[in-house]
Amino acid sequence: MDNYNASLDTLFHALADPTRRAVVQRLVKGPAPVKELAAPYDMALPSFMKHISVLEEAGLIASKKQGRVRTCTFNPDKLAAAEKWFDDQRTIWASRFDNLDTLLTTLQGETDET
Amino acid sequence: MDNYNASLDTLFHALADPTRRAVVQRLVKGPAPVKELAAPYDMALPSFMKHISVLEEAGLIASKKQGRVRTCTFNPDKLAAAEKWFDDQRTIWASRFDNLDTLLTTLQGETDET
DNA sequence: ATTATAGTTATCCATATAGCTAACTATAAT
DNA sequence: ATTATAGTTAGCTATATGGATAACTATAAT
Repeated sequence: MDNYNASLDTLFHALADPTRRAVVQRLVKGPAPVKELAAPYDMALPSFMKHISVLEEAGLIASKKQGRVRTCTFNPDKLAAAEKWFDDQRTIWASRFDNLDTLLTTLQGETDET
Repeated sequence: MDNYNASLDTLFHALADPTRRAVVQRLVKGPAPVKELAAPYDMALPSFMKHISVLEEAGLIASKKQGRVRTCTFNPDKLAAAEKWFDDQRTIWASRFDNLDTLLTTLQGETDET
């Protein structure tokens, strides 16, 4: 449970950056070496590598070095964990009206709007 | 497009904190005043209010002050935006094998594993 | 044997984040 | 009229983050 929450922390944090989301978006199409992943960005390699590390620590990608090139691959498992969180919220949100009191309160609130 | 990305930045950033996720989780069940939302947390009110602001700026919740109490409500639209991003990635991931070259490359990679 | 390539390590910097306290405002409640 | 409640505003602090450069290692390539 704690681990579940902690991993959502690092997972969402990893996704809260446009470079990192773009890297995921690229890797979803297939593996690629760091050099190729870095190419589109106007950023020093060590800076870029930090993004790779963040993604890897979040479990969104894996990487493996062969010779002098490190190849990165997408890992779908963690994305599923994030999606589950959204599903859970949507489910609860959708079940709001199961309770009549809630319904009345909500309608009250909504008719109060301008 | 840029706005779309920027809003994903703030959206995921907002969700990358356990307190904020818990607040969303609470509001999904129905509206609540700040005081009530803050109660479970061992945190000064101004600190807690920052979380509320982050959530509101991300568009995940809305709030309205009546008298001296500010009531917060969940806003489902943004969660949908985040889910769309996940759906998009999953779709591309699932279509990996449409291309035979990709398939062969991938199988090659997979048999290389220990 | 040299040189170029692909990362890595170490250090540094500016800004953002998450928390705090103290003092304040405005609205109930007594 | 007082007092308590619910937020708000205004600083302050420690740590994390996203970026940079410089110097290094290890592996191709020539």
